[in-house]
Amino acid sequence: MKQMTSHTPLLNPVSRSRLHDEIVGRLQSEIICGKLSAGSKLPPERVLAEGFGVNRGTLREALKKLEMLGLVEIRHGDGVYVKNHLESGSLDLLKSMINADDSHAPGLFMNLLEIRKILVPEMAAHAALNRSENDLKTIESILQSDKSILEKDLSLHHALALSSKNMAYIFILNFFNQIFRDYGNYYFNDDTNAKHSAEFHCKIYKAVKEKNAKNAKKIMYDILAYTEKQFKEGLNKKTFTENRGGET
Amino acid sequence: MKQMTSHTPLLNPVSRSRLHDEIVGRLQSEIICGKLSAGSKLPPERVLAEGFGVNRGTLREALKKLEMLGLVEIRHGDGVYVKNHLESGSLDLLKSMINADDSHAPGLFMNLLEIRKILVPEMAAHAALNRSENDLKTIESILQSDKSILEKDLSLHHALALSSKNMAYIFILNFFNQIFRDYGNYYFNDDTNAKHSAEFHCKIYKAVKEKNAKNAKKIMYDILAYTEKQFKEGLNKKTFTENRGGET
DNA sequence: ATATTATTATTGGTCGAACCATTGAGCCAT
DNA sequence: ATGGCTCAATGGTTCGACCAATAATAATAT
Repeated sequence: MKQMTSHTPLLNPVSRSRLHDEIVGRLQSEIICGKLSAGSKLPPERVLAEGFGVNRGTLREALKKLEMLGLVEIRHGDGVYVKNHLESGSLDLLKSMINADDSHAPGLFMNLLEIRKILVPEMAAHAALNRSENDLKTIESILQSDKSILEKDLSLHHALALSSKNMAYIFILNFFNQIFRDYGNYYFNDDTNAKHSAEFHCKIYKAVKEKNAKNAKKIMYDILAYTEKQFKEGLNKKTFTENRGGET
Repeated sequence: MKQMTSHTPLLNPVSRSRLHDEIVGRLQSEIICGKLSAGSKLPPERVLAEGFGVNRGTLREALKKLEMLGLVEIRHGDGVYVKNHLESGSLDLLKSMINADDSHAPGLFMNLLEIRKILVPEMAAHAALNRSENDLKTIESILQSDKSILEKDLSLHHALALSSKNMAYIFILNFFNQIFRDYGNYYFNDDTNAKHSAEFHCKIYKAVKEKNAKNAKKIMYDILAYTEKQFKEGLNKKTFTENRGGET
């Protein structure tokens, strides 16, 4: 295995979209904005493919992804139907929406922070209670590693999720981390924020070590509330999507 | 839109899987159980396709889904790599695991209930605060409809998510509902449970109507705690997967 | 007339064989 | 070592065909 991108991802990921992902993006937009109304039937695959100027196989891969996002329902022998994304959209759709729609991204992002503030402190409490000795060692090695503060933070959260012994926490936290890996540098570039988080890392480690669930929960809540506040203020100063990825 | 399956002879859903979904299931199992270790490289698509005895296009659709579940990473010109599902698995993977692995399903299900108990009461509080007059009317019409108690319950939760005005709640709740639509009948077949939920519906409606966030939160928590308790007891008596779907 | 059963057209699912685009490894000249 | 070249391996896309399920229609039996 390669080390790959040990510190700094640096420059923009430069979305070199695969063709079918391009299709997904377009249909997704039209479904969410309502141009393709819920319940309506899409044209046959063959027609759609011709319309987009792509092969049917490619078009099918796009439809498959839309189906997984909960945006369409594919019925063999019948057709493809648009679903109400508010009723059947998956969590991954939220990520797509944040990355696709710049105007709504800040609001959606704050929505996420709010939920994280509810869920993750509770996860920390469970982690403190259920952690094994091995879990503790893992956390220790993460904090002593030479990874960037962002990567440390993401790894720490992951380790806490593992410690909670609740698979649902693990998978939901994976989702959070996917988002914050994109936007975290914006936060950690501020030295004050980085300092706060470094202190947080020490304190939460101590609480988990002592199996003090109540403290772990409060410590986690405090840092998340602080983070939320910082993002809230920051989003007023700059446009949102400028802050993805880069550092320096 | 059709009514579809209103009464239903209710035999086993008989998974008439599409072929590529069959492939997904097999590879998913091998990745999660560890036969395909994280970081390892899968055989080329052409070889895999031959191995499974399917066309390459079909195999590709399966890989695409595995990629979306966070189980593999596909690199153009390089190959397909197995990822650590604990680090990158999506929430949808949890659903797949519950439906696929009977032995672990009960534990995973209880994991979900635990998180729901944290999140949904808070959602109810936000719903009470942020609901519009239209939201209230929607809830009213749901409760006065002639749908089954299960469908009422799912719709009510969805309406509360909409009322919260937080997209993250909406999409996470969609996930919960997908799961509970499969297992809910087991719960509502018990008259005592159904009665409890009917009372809950009235009480939560009243709290939301009065914009009483604190009450809404408590009412929601109580019913979820009760539900969790019932499932916990029920799972000891019967095997888990027997209880999907049926309604008699 | 009504209900049931065949038939057919439509549409998604699968197949096979090509060719294009990207990556990584090896080689070579600098 | 470094940079650039070739080349094989591999994922991405295309074309064209056929299979399988569904819904609408026609034919038949009652």
